[in-house]
Amino acid sequence: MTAENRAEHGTGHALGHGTAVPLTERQEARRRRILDASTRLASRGGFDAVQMREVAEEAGVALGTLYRYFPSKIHLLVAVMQDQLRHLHTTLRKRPPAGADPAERVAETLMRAFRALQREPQLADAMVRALIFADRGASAEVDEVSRLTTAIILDAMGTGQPTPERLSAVRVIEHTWHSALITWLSGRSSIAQVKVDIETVCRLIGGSA
Amino acid sequence: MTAENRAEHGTGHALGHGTAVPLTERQEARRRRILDASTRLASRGGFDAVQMREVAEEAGVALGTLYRYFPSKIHLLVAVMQDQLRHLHTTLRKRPPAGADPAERVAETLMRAFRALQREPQLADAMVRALIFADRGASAEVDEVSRLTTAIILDAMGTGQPTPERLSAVRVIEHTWHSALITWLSGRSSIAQVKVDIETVCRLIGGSA
DNA sequence: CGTTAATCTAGAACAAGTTACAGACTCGCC
DNA sequence: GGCGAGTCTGTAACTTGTTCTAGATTAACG
Repeated sequence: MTAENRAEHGTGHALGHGTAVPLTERQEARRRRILDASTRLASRGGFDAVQMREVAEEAGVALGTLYRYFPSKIHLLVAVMQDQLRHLHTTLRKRPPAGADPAERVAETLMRAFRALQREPQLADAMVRALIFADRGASAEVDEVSRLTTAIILDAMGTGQPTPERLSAVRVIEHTWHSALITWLSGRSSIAQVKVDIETVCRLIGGSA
Repeated sequence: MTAENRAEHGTGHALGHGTAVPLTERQEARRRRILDASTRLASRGGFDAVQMREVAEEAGVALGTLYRYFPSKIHLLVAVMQDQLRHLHTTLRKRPPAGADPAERVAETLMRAFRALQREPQLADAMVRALIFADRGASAEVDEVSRLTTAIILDAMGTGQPTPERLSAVRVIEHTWHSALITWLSGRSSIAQVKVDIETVCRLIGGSA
């Protein structure tokens, strides 16, 4: 293993997961093309439209290569979500929420994220469905998403070192956030209802913790 | 359409959904055999082990028949969940939670349900994954599950006519419940952590609503 | 009973995720 | 420049959810 990369498993599989495997420039480019192709396809037709063969073709890589970079469709879409969350996080850092108390700021932040998702409902569908459907095999990647989400919420709270209490609160907020998104995506609750749910959890939880 | 039933669609498809289509005794039996076979398979290997061909074989029906009764694997597993929830509900009615205030009783109820799921983690996996992965095509069936869950929680609260406030609270509790289960099932949080999450949401939400 | 519409069965066929493999290619190194 | 390890490509095969079809079976009704 001296060429384009050194994988972390003896099997010679799995690229770019875990910790900082240095990627060639061409590999970095491939990875990006794959993520972009997935995002494009997801934006059009949601979860079902992200078909591995199509992703591979659009990205200009062989199917086997796609699977080397992302060992399953779930991994792929979770990676897309990480991508989007990182965008969101930097955007939010530039224009932080302006609410008076932490609960308001968190609610505002989540509603901003929600509006972004509403602009790309199909993409949201693909990402969120992948996220929650992920099984143990993708837990590391999903954990990263969770870390990013937590960071965003804590940033919005803006109260410095979080207490254990606060961390519990953030967990509940995240649970509500994900589950509310699901009900919206599957057409079982309205945008207004999601808004209410988010505001409810932020008010009640954020207020007391 | 005069034989074993009269379906509700012109296509002659979809059996036993929507409103009270009277089923023959043999049809009722088939339906039950299918649900039982699914439950058995799910208990063994979780979501992935519920394979439509196997379900059909174990239940002694043809594959096409299985699909007539349950138009997708998701529908099937959501029906299994309805089944289990109905069991749980009647069990709970017999031995209602004993906590002093509503929040405690809800937490106790959910923890009891959680312990039941821990006894059959694979079955839990199958049911919960199906539930959250369900798309618009199964929203009616998922709504029924939601109705059942809400009823169980409201029963545990035991405070008669729920106020709109209280209903919002129950929504947040349900969101947290589902999402916490997911994190547990996918190995991203411990049993203890789920317990904390449930208690947190019940305390904070149940207390103030 | 016989008719008839609907259901059920058995099995093939199709779709999309995943795996496997042989050969071409690339990179770092001598 | 050539070597060797590791990649990438193209393609076929396999798996499992889903659909389709032709024929056997069943149930209600006269």
